[in-house]
Amino acid sequence: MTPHRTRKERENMAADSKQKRRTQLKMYLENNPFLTDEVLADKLDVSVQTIRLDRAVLDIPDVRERTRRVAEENYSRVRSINSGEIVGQLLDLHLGDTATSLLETNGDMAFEKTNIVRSHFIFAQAESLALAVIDADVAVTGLANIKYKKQVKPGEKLLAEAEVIRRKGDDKCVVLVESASGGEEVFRGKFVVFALGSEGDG
Amino acid sequence: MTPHRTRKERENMAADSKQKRRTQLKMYLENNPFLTDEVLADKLDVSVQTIRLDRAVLDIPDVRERTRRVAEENYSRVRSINSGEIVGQLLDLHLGDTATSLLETNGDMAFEKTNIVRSHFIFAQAESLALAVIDADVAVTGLANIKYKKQVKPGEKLLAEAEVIRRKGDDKCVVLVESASGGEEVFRGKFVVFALGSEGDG
DNA sequence: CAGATGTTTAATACTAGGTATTAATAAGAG
DNA sequence: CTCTTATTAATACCTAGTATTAAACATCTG
Repeated sequence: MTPHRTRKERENMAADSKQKRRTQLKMYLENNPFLTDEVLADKLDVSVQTIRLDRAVLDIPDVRERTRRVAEENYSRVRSINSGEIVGQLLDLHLGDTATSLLETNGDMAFEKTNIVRSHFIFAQAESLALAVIDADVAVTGLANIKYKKQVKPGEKLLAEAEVIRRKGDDKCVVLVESASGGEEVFRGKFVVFALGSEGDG
Repeated sequence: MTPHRTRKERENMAADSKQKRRTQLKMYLENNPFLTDEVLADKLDVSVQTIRLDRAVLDIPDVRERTRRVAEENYSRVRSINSGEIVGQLLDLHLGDTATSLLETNGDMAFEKTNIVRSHFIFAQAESLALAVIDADVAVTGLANIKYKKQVKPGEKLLAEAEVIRRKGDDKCVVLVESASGGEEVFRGKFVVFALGSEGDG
């Protein structure tokens, strides 16, 4: 906290302090990429120049660049999985019958270790499509029975095809969804989907 | 394109040009919030000062503030479903046996129309937990059999509990996951999970 | 102890992408 | 011709930096 130190104190610290500080710096920025050099300098109790030097060595861009990256990376992504109701791009839709969507996978969707696309993205595409094909204002999934048949690598384009295979009464459907990459089936799922009226029941 | 105009041309334009330009300005920024004043000035064929004046009137912040907002709004959101390997917060983990995680739902996870949390978030939490509980470096889902029992509204906190209920050989497990909100079960799923060795098979 | 080296800090000039203010200019309306 | 509105220009200032040079401090070695 205090920036005033005796010579003894400085001597003891100086040796490993640099590496420790840089490790800490990286940790701080991983948790919060929006910290400015000034704030970091304060947290790590060194001058702003030292922080800049550390960043240069560690090849960490400045706060505006970091912010820009976070913003740009997430801008399209969030729109697809989070904000958009459909995961992937809807290519074809015959309400109450069939629908098709395309999802372009990328490295952000994969596990870091294995570079295999995380299966809930594949699931999300299929489920979204199953809900979209239903001819109802609002629909929710009740049951699903799914199988991942083949691993997907980032960059593969997943073509999902949904088909309503059974109707049970007015509000209940069974939708089959098959996703393929390069002609090969990677996923198959059966979704029991409920169309919702004005009542909030599912 | 050309910045040179006759007096006649300017006369004709002057009247409504301002409102049209401001409408256009808003459109440009809705499609791409990362445009600087200079770029906008170029696109709209006016000076940078005019753009700044327009922004001031329309109460539109500068590019850095816009970028910062996009970044901050999406940061936590994306981290939960996209970047983190676990969806939700891991509360408890006994490798190969049981695990627990908590997911705080919010409006961004819900359908706009119905304000019901989109089920693939619930699925993602459960699947992530099923993979986390496996005592292996890498695991992938093969099959899943799931049921959504109750709709979830934004703000509800989902407590997911995973339990390894069967082991088949060295690399195959069945994991049961139950998610509850306020003590009431909202989801139940059985996942067949494969532990992966150095081979990329699943 | 001096000198070499490594680490940290300071100082300075420069940048992008602005804000805020004042003033000049253009063009139509009365 | 004057008043008003719209636009542009000019100027001083801001944040959060980059890039560079120099100085101060720390630590080790001979």
